[in-house]
Amino acid sequence: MTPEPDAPDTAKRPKPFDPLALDHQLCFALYAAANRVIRLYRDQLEPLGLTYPQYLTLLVLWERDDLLVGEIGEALSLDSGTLTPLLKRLETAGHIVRTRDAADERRVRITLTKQGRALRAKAVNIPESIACEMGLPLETLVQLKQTLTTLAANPS
Amino acid sequence: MTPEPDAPDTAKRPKPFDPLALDHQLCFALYAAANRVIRLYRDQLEPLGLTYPQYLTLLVLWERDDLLVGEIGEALSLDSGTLTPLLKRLETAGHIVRTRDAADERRVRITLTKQGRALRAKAVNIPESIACEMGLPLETLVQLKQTLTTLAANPS
DNA sequence: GCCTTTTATATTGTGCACAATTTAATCGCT
DNA sequence: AGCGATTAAATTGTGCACAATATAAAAGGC
Repeated sequence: MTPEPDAPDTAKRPKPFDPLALDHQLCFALYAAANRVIRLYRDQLEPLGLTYPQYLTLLVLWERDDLLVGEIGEALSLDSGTLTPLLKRLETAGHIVRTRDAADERRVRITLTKQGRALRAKAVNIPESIACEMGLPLETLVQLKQTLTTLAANPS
Repeated sequence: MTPEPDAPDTAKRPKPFDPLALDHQLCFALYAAANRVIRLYRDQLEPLGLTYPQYLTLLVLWERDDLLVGEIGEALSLDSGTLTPLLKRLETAGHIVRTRDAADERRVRITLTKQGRALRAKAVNIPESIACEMGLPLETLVQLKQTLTTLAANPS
């Protein structure tokens, strides 16, 4: 099946490397993998009434409550254009409260409600469940996370 | 710095593993890395007047022209709800043409215009440029792509 | 104390991503 | 041929993601 070394010009040759071939794009692999993982989460989060970015926001607040909008934004690399409406939806759902800081009226403090804190118990087994669905050995996943974290952390 | 084995209960202990800590989430590393890489592309694609998903769509068409909407959707794991408006914008920009298939009026064939084909030359050096900006050794990037492709390809 | 600059959040507008539904054409079965 | 089932794309509606801008409050210079 390999072409003869001295085949004539009309014979099949190995294709020249195509830098724009979809299969060669790390960016597409990353994009497709991210979309797929978010889809996996959707199924787990739908019973909790949460979207994936809302879940990430709650992860931040479950670790440290009473944060400014900007602090959440820094943790997730999101700006107020994304976070403001998202936080309003989490407030409408009863998971958080948004309060203007009395000492600095520009700031908005985000605090969990009792309901928001209680939601954590329903989410605690999601990561392991997703890791299973990914169908890759744990060792591979750990190394993958390490590489991705480096990639995400480089100067934006 | 490690706590005494027989330290009293009030002494500092190593924190119990928190499965919901943001720093432990592969999903967040993936989400943040994907967002960052798309931001890197935005700077490169802006002069071409393309968004990142539009660029991916053109990658597919530069490899094989004259595809159905559904075939592009399968290549990119996107549905018509995403692709129909995106393709209409590419058509408005003059890069593609959308034509109802005469033999099967349900189908819409997507073909590149001359302008759409010409755009390829302006995009051909983007992947290498992005790879540099990522700031990771090529070896790492190759392996990362391999792992992500496996992750994205598992049954959805 | 004013006035410019900076900071924190909100708003507006565009473009995905996707679920759910709709429309219309083709297929399959009798 | 007739008709229910399937298929392909479009439409509708929600929720990000982000650029650009707006609003308003605080900080800093003079």
